[in-house]
Amino acid sequence: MSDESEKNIDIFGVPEALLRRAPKYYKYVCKQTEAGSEYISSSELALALGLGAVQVRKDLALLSSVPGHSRVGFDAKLLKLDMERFLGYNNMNEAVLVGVGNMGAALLAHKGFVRCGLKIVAAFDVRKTIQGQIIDDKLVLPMSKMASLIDRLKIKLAIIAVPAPAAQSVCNKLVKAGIKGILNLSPTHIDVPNNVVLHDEDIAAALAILAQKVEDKKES
Amino acid sequence: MSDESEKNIDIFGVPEALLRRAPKYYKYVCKQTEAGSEYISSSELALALGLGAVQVRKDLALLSSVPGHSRVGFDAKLLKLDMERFLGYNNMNEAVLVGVGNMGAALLAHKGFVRCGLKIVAAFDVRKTIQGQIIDDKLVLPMSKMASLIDRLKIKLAIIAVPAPAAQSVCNKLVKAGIKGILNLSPTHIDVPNNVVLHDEDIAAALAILAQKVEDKKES
DNA sequence: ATAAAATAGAGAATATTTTATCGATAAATA
DNA sequence: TATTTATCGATAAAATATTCTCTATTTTAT
Repeated sequence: MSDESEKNIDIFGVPEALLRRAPKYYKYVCKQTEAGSEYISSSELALALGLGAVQVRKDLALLSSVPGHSRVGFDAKLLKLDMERFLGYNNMNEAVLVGVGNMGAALLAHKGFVRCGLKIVAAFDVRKTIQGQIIDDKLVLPMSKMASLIDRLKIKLAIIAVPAPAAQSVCNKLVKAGIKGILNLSPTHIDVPNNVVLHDEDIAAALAILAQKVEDKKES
Repeated sequence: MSDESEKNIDIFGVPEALLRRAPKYYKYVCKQTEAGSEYISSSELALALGLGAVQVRKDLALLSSVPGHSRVGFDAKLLKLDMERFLGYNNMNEAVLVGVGNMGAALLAHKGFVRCGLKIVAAFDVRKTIQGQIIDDKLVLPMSKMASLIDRLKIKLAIIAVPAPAAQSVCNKLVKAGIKGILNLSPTHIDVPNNVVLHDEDIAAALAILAQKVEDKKES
């Protein structure tokens, strides 16, 4: 019995690799539903994303709440909903942003967050010149307001978009204030305690790896 | 004999997972060398990045050109150089940027590229209002100049930072002009031919996954 | 109706990645 | 100098993830 129930509930056992593929599946499904497709087959997805058809089928088996129809594929709208559920785009999550430089300002104006169930509720910066400015309906606040706001609104997520030298100290303040998940966009290593999840996003590093893959491809 | 030589040369067989960890190793090593450390051990790296020590040793074995010293670790400066070589930060690569909105402008001003051996040599935008502006020493050009510039300078890499509806058409133009690697920052799926490498970078999606991990952690 | 084609799904076989265990080595310490 | 300790590197084992193969289903065409 325990085996059976585990098989259905199985909230764990989600392959890390699938978490990386899922947003791409989702974007493709969005595009196709917007274009009017009613059904999407695993082979179509595989072809579009350059993956093996079997792998896509396996992923969809984990993702989807209903089986696909033989010879037709999966109901596109339903699949989209399942992916949103799987990726947690339904749960509304609030985050704060620290560092309203070029990158930070770009994120404040970024429209992509809402689709993922995310909302940046406040932005902070040390520079007095930018404090008080309103960017995309969000007021830029001084750092002194940060801890109390995070605590009061029970925010768990933060984005660090400050210059490298300031990143660690900002991180420490965030952790102290109760932040549990940090997206680090500064191009430096930062230390976090074990109970905090850290994700580094480094666009330059990503482009460098891409460059290498292009090189490698030439040789093959 | 073929086995032996393959083992040494082995330019392939680089685990994809290592490519994701390597930039983090590199950033940590940078930070420590700047702080004055002469040696870095695999256990130190493991602790700092929250990885298993054995895995780090395996990674370093692939990364490093020299063996580490027993009881001391690896020469920090040398390790840094090896990582730069491994990640291709030595090869200078040029890229173009399309879309000088908030995000595009942030990238033009971004200082992190040089360290990775990258240089954005030109930026393009459809909007006349921004054409001719100089951002961080780079002139924003009209789209009509794009193809010829890419061809003339033999650029192979491009960053797409345009709104979602424009992404696919920009992509097609880039591919036609000879681009072989595309970093897509627009929050939509784009199709590329088989001979072009595509990497999607979606900050919102990354934050959403982070949010889920924070949730999961609470339960455990 | 029947055959053919395309697709889903399940289980086995591979390949990859991670983790565990061992002995060897060199620095630190008593 | 002997002992302890921290580290490396290699091999083996385990866990994960991917790919292969086969069967069943359902639509389309004959």
